[in-house]
This record gives sequence, structure tokens and C-alpha cells, in this order.
Amino acid sequence: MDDQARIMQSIGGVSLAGHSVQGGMALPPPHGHDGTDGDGRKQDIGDILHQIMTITDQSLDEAQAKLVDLYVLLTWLVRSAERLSIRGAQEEDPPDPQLMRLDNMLLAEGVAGPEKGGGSAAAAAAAAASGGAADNSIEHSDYRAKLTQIRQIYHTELEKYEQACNEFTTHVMNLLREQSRTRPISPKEIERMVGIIHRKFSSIQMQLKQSTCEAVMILRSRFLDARRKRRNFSKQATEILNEYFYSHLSNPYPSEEAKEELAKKCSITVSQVSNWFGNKRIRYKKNIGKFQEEANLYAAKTAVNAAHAAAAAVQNSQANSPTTPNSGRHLSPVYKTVDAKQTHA
DNA sequence: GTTTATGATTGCCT
DNA sequence: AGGCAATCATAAAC
Repeated sequence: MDDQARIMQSIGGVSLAGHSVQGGMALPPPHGHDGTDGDGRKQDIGDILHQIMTITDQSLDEAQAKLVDLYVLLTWLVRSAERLSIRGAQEEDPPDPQLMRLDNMLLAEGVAGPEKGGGSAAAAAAAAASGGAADNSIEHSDYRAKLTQIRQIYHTELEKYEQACNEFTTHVMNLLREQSRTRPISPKEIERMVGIIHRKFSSIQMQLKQSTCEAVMILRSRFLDARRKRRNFSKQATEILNEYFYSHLSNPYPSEEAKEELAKKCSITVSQVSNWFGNKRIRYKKNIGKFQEEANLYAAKTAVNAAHAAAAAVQNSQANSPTTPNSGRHLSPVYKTVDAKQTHA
């Protein structure tokens, strides 16, 4: 995930910016420059130096390095605060709607929520609940596996950010405490600092949430979009549909009820039946020759079926005479017109 | 790897 | 609203 890179950049930006700031910042010259000035001033500087030395009780270099560090930090924080105040002018205290939206989605997708027992177990349970076909559940578990992967990445990243946030806060607090020895620092100021840091990190977290949501959306579109993951109907279903089509070739437009029944028999949806007939009609019309064999096959089949039905009828009541089976070869005007120009293939 | 078959989608028409 | 035609995207065949 490139969020990591973004985070690193973001965090790294501190030290990066720091160096540039350090370059432009006029720090007081370090010790040992007191040899050329007037006597009084020389004495003053000496006193100050002595004071600093006694106050910090450390090597001056080290203290100075810390000061630079702190300064860098402060400039970055101020800049961050400016950015936040510009951006967050409207979305101040009320919990950011976008963040809420992201949170809700992650929760709904089971990414943000608590880890549900074994991932595979959950997948199996979901598959069992849906009661779908075997291949369907395989796809589903595949989807779940990918989702689990996303969730794991999300959680590790989130944890990382939290840890980084805490470390950073501690660092800043330490620096402020250090500073408090040389100048008074109000609790309010510390609080403000911490607030800024937390806001900064939560904005980073939001980026993570955003890209996690994107990943989930992509996953959904890849796995749940029926068009992308097209499955052929079962042989049996195609059989049933073809049987209807060729036995109603003169008017292959099943009524709503007929569609419903076909859908039930084929265990597909009504709209799938509609799609199938739409496709079949247009493809048949486009190249009748190609479908001739199929047409004959199903005509024979329906004939056999009719014969069987007739036989059964005869058995039931001998008075009835068997009806001549429908050959299924009479074409509607629509198909006849195309039939005329059907010379290829 | 290319071609064909096929289910789904889209835009337009009536 | 339902159908047609073109098209997309993938499965299956080669």
C-alpha cells in the first residue's frame, strides 16, 4: 500500500523541513567567541554561557541540538496547524462527515470491526447461509479472503500510525519538558501541541481509511459484478431455455409468467431469462444457418416429448388419438426476412 | 495465445 | 416497459 510511503514522506517531511529551517535560522554562535569584544560585554557573555552551562548541566552542543530539534518541530507544527485551520474551517468540531462515511463503510464491510473468528470459517458460514451453488461459494470465499487481507493491512497500518503518534507525542512532550526548564510552558500550550499532533495523525489515518475504502470498492467491483465474473448457465438450464425457444420459434417471446416459470426451472432470475431470450433472438436472427442444427435437435426433442406425452395420454384414456408433433420449423416474418439473405456460413 | 460462445450492459426506439 | 442492436467482458474451445 502506498500509504506507507505517504506516511513516511509525511513524517520524513519533519526532518527534511527541519534541515532547511536549520539552514535559514540564525542560531546564536556557540561558545568560544568572546576573545575580541570589549571587556564588559565579554564578561556578560561569559556569565550567560556559564549560566547556560549550569542550567542544562550538559554539554552545550547537545543542548543546542535539542533546541534546533525543538525549533524544527515547532515550525512544522505551526505549519500543520495553519493547514488544518485552513482546511478544517468548515469541518471543525462536528465529527467530519467524510470520516464518518469512511468509518461506516469500513464497518459495514467488516474491515474496521472486530476480527471475526477464523476468516475461512466466516466465509464458509456466509456461503452456507447464502445456500448458493458450490462454485458460487468458492468465489465468495475468495472474495472473503481478499477482504481479510485488506483488513489485516488496514489494522497493521492503523496500529503503526497509532504507535508513531504516541511516540511522536512522547517525543514532543519530552522536548517541551526540557524546554520548561529554561522558559515557562503552560499546560494549555502542551495541550494545544498534543491536539495538533493528534489532528495531524488522524488526517493521515483518514488517508489510510480512504485508500482502504477504495481497495474494497475495487474488490467489490471485481468479484461481485456479475458481468465481470460471468458464469455460463448449467447445461440443464440452457436445455430448458432452448427447448422453449425452439418450440416457440414462431413467437419466441415468453410472457412474464412463462419467464417466471422458466427462471424457476433453471434456477436463474427472470431478468436472466429475459437476457437469454434477447440474446438468443438476436443471435438466431443474425445467423439462422448456424443454429439450424440446434433447431432440428430441439425440434426432434420436443417431438419425442410430445410423443411421450401422447403415449401417456393414450394410456390414460384410449379414446384420444395422438396429435401430430410440432416440427417447430415455421418461422415468424421477422426471421423469414433475414432467412432470405442468409447465404454465408 | 487466439478465436468463439455467451451472459450482461448500454443506448436507443417504439 | 420491453425489445433490438451494438458492445463489453469473460468462459470455454481450439
